[in-house]
Amino acid sequence: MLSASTSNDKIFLSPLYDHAMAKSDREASYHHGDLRQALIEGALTLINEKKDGRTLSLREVARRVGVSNAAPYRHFADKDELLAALAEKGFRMLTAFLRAGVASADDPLHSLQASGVGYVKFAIAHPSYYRVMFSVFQPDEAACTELDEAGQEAFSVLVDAIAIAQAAGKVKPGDPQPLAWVAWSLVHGLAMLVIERQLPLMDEASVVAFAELATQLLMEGLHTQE
Amino acid sequence: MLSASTSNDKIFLSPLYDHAMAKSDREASYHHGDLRQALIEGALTLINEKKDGRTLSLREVARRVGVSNAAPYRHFADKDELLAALAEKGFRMLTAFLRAGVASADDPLHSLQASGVGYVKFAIAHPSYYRVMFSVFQPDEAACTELDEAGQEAFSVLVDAIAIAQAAGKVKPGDPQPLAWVAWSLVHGLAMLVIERQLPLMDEASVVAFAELATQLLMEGLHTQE
DNA sequence: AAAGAGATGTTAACACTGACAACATAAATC
DNA sequence: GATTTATGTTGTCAGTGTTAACATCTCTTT
Repeated sequence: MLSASTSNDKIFLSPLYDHAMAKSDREASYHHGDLRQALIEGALTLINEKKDGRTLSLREVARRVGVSNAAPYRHFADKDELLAALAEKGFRMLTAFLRAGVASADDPLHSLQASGVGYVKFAIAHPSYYRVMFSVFQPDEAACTELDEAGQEAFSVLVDAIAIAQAAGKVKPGDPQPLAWVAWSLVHGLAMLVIERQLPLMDEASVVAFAELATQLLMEGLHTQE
Repeated sequence: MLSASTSNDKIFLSPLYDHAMAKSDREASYHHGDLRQALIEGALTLINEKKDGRTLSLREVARRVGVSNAAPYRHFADKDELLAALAEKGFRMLTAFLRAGVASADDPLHSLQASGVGYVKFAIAHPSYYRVMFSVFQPDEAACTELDEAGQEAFSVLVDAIAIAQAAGKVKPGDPQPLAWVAWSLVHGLAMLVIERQLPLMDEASVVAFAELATQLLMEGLHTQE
């Protein structure tokens, strides 16, 4: 219709095409490169720049990636669904950190402790992921099964570590699940407090040291008489 | 100017006047009753109705209280300042819950444990308060000293309980502050997970029972050999 | 290869929000 | 009583999530 609009469109679309070209080598899902992945990555870098995950705007993500306001809605039903995709990615990474912790020690008790330290390490390495994970993750809503699975997978690492330590006679017997909840509570609370700067721990080293103290204390107990 | 607007204004303002009259018996701070307090209470009830604290809108609070969009800005610099006022109130209540827990037991060790259970009880009794408290509370920003003080006061209850238990030889010696951080991490994480429905605990009784288990485990340790 | 179908992106619009400036009015002070 | 000050209102701006209507690219079908 409008001759001006045609040329304008091409100019407007060119960065998108560039992106598509750059991505198409790996996995071009559709149409203009895989916008879905680009949106997830764009959202992540934006969340990393700003401190607050809730102040992220879909429109800004779209702008950053170089598409229009409404484009994200072809890939995500709403903003929460994009955040859920981020959270899922985060849980997979958390699982890796937990497994790395478990693998870093020889005996079952130290493995359990190291998984807790690994948990905290993940949180301080990727605070923006972490915040999104626990502000969006709602297990009761059966909507996002993939997110649910990713969360369950991470948690199961902790349960398994406890079960193994129990099998070795190093941890009190009984259903490992409640024990895992307790351990999860400890490291989750620690991670949240550190991330939100409510504990006066500045650098990674002191955070890790404190995480080791905390997990150690959970093992031994605050109580005297040992 | 407009005769219609005059009558309209009176009608619009009448609920505000009612509120002022109702409040003026106790402490009428200014002008139309104490709007500041009314806004805080309005915000709180709204936050209790919706699940999400971040989806609270200043305008809706104003509407609920019966004032105009911009009225809250006479009492709070911005939205965060209103939330900070809520958070401060929450920390004062938390302190009361902690003290109640401490006072509910006879020996220092049980007092310490009971303070932790009291912490969780507060969180599940006032989840909306709790969410606001820990999403707004930023100690490094020297802006809101009152909020800071309220948070510090609550934390000191925990530190004192530990110091007392140490003095009685019931808890490992050393600086009580790090130990308090660990205990805080545990109950904070537990509270957050319960509030965000990430633990399958439905009613208050089971939450309290689990809080007792968790605090008990922190006392005794997960370790065998006792 | 032409054509229709479906996926993907764009523009435009709506209702909502936080925040501010300009104006109006009640209360406090002199 | 007049002036100043605190408080509340209207109007406006930029920004947001979301949807509808339209355009364009890709893929399958013939």
